[in-house]
Amino acid sequence: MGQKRVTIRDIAKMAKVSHMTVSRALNNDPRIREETKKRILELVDKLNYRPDARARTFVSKKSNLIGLVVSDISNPFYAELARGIEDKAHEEGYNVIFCSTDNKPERMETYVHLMMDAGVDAFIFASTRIREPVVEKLIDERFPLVLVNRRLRGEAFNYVVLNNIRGAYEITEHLINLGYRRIAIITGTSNMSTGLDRLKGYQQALKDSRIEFSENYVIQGPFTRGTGYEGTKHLLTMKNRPEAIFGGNDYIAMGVIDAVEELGLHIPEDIALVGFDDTEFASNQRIRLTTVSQRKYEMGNLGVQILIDYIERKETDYTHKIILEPRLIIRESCGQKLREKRKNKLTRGSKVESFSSFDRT
Amino acid sequence: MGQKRVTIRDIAKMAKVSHMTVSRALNNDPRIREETKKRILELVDKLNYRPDARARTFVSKKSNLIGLVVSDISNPFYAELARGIEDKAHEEGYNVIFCSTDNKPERMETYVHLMMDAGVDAFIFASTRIREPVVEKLIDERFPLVLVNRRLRGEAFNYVVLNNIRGAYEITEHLINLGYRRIAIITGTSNMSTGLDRLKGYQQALKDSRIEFSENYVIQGPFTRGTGYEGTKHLLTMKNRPEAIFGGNDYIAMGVIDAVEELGLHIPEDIALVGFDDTEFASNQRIRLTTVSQRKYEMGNLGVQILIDYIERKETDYTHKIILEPRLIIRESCGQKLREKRKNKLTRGSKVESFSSFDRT
DNA sequence: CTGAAAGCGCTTACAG
DNA sequence: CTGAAAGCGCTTACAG
Repeated sequence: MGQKRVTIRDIAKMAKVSHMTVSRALNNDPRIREETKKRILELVDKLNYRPDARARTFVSKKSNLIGLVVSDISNPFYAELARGIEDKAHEEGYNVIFCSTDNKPERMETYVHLMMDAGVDAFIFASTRIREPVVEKLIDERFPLVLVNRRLRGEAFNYVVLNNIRGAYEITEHLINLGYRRIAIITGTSNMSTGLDRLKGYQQALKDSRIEFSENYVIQGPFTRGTGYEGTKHLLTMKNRPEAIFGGNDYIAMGVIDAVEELGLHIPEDIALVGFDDTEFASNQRIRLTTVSQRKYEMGNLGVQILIDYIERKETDYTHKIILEPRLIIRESCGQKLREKRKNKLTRGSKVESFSSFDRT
Repeated sequence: MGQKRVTIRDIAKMAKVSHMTVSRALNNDPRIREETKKRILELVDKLNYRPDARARTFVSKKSNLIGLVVSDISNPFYAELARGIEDKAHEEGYNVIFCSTDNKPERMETYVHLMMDAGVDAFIFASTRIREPVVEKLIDERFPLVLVNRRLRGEAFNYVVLNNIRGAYEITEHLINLGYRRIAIITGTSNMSTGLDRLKGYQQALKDSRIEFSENYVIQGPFTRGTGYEGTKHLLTMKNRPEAIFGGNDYIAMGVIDAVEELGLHIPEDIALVGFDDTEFASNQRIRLTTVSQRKYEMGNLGVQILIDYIERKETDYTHKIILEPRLIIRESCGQKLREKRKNKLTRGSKVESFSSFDRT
């Protein structure tokens, strides 16, 4: 650290050329004689020269830094998404800086500024609310960004999201086909597109099967284990308690299991359960949670691809809109007992992609 | 994006001062009249001026960027560690860029260079092997860095790690106290300090209880669910099969559960199980895995603190060495049946900190 | 308290 | 194919 760093001027002096020529050798510029280039690169190697990234970034106006904004990086869902983002970013020579907002608007603002100060070339937002002034402002300014997982209102942005309505519809329909009628949902709040859309899908499925929708069977809160736990404690003390619970994500479902086990009840005999996301937890053989697969890794990967396309082609319109289709992962947590008891005919239509499947990653 | 960005020179012109004075106003330099400062800052606000971070970084030689190197950010253990790192870093005005090496030496090298090119001020390594040439070279050059979770050989670096030997010792001892004698271990390979130390602790505990150590009861591999799964399939087909399995981390334990359930056996009646790390999975009421608590969040937090202290005090020696003490989290996965059956006297000494505790996070 | 000068280490744009 | 000039937007160090 003590000694002065080697610059292109030092190399130039030793090679008896101008520093400009060294710069050319370093940047694969064709306007240089092969021989000169070779001589310079040998010197570069010998002196262990490394270009000053800060200077480069400064003059080229490109940091090759992508800012990733999630609600919580320690949530396995976002961690896996981050991995998908990271891998593609590195492949393209970009680095990723991240931050966790805990869904707090003020942290969203602070962090966006902090990342701007770090000089990011672009943003990936994975946890926006339906309205997010800071992000909407960036969009107005045409700052390169892509939304992943959750969407804002409107369509004026690039995004990669899951078809959450469809996913929720199908998993609810699956419960209905198994014979359940009193189906509760514990899901995210309606200021997030994911919370909202999953509720919509659930409602639509009930409607299409002419099952009456009841506000009493809807519990909304943050997508956390605690929400599932508290919600279940409440639901199970109702006079007309539900036969099945749809946890809006696997985290919530985990909390449902906590509560059910604590009460000494059994899944699916006493209460059926399904989740959403298909985390590692869900696939454990002791848990076997029926859930909806999200392809988080791919979602992150695609997000970066779109972003880089957008940056490098210097586009200004929003033509990258990807909606991934969900896949039902059927395991034992939603049970069959009721189906057998009631011999409900609706079941014949239910497609079982894999029963008790065990996808290790 | 189209319009030219506002610079301090623009502000200077409008305020009829030199750009130097604007710089002072921006940097809380006391050598400026309050009145001038106020006038300038108003202009700054009005023109929506934001300093060019790239230029600042370039001249000040500080990027306020920390590079985090883990084996896999999508592993919940590292994700939580990352959160601890992120929070402290942001508090101190730093950003964090991360990469996942999958424990591959060549990726370690590639990514370290990529991050150097991004201009990081310092590194946090969470997944080094016992020998890691790239990292050892950085240490030789006195580049600011801290090791977290895993250590290199020797002592010539700053670190924050868990006392893994002690953790493994205590959890093995706990199994012994419950009456188990044939205890197998499935853990990480010995080229990682964590894998090595947990094996050491296990061996020492057996030795202190005069239980014969058998190579046949040791399975090593990556710290993954697959290792636990395959290992268990193997162990359970042995003629003298173990009564208990110590999974080197909760991921491995998860794989053990997969295998045990698949074989239609029960935990802890047929085979007792303990893990290591205390992940969310372990605390689920359906799993109730006895494990060792790691304080990952705190580990990350401390790592950053050490690092910033090191950077800002421009130290060159290694005086920051923190060894966190483990805490046994006792749940039902290791059972009591054997204890009751055998009425083993050894049990009286076992301290039970919490039985079936349920720490939601 | 204020400013003119120099420079950080590169790249861009132009001239030969 | 090579180079001299200019400049990116700031800060550091010095002079007033």
